[in-house]
Amino acid sequence: MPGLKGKHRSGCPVGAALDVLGDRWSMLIIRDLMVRGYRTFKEFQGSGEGIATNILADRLQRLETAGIVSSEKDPEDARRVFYRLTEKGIDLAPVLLELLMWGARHEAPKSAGPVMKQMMAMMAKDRVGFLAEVRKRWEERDLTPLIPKFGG
Amino acid sequence: MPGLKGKHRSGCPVGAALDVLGDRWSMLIIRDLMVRGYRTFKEFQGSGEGIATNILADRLQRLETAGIVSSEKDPEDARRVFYRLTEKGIDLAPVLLELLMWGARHEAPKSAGPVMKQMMAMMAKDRVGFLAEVRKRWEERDLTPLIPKFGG
DNA sequence: CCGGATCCGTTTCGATACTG
DNA sequence: CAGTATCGAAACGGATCCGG
Repeated sequence: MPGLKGKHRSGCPVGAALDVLGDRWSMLIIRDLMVRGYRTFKEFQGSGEGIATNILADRLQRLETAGIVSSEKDPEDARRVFYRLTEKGIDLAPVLLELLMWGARHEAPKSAGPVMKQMMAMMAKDRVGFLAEVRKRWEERDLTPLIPKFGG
Repeated sequence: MPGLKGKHRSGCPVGAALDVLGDRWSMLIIRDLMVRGYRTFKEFQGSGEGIATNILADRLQRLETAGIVSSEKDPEDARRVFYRLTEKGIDLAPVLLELLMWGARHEAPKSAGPVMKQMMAMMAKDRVGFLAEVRKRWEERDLTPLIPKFGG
């Protein structure tokens, strides 16, 4: 069973946060849950250009243990599991937002399509409103992708 | 020579950002540079409760390759090297800030001393001003720790 | 001394095959 | 569909060594 160990505990909140989020996949799963409306194992699998199934299973479990994600079985189909962000998880929205904006500005400026650019402008102009919308979506269990909703 | 490989490039800026930052140590080094005023190999070493020297060397090089950190030799002491955030690196301030606030709220609420609490309140109340102060410190090459400066 | 590089045992990752 | 099991390949951490 793979899994990272908590190590540095230097008392700094950043270190504590990175104990859970400081790896290649966790934030991508959170992004899928938060802005793409994904909720099943299968959906995550086809998302970030292929995470291995064992790693995905491990990360979901770690995130659940950390209280960032919750899971429940589909009442209509016993073999299906729905994942969802907890309150603690949706509170990561500002982190994800800033990471997205930094990445868009410095790491992938040319790959940003018009929809992404529009969203970027939206976020820069009305940060608070945007975050409020993300949370509202979460409260209402709205599973439509966030970007089309904003891109119009 | 250890080193992570860029892998997922799913076109999403978050994925691109995590190609560089999605590991256990990079953001901690950036925190040390940004808010603690650290600038030498030795200082980083004694910081996050012990990163191995080979890993530290590798991460510094990766961050430099990514354009987040720059290095220059101490003109007065040839064996010493000073590291510093680039413009791209200081642009990570909002990400680090949000990570810090999330961690303080959800992961290490009890370990937050009065100074940290004061800083949290300050950041929550005047986010823009706080970020401006961080950037100003960077522009002026101010190496005093950020927290005492704010804690008063 | 300082900033690394090298070596080595251990842990984690990633790909794929497989199961309930 | 949602995970386990397996296994070779990386990456990690610790210790040590080395050039300046």
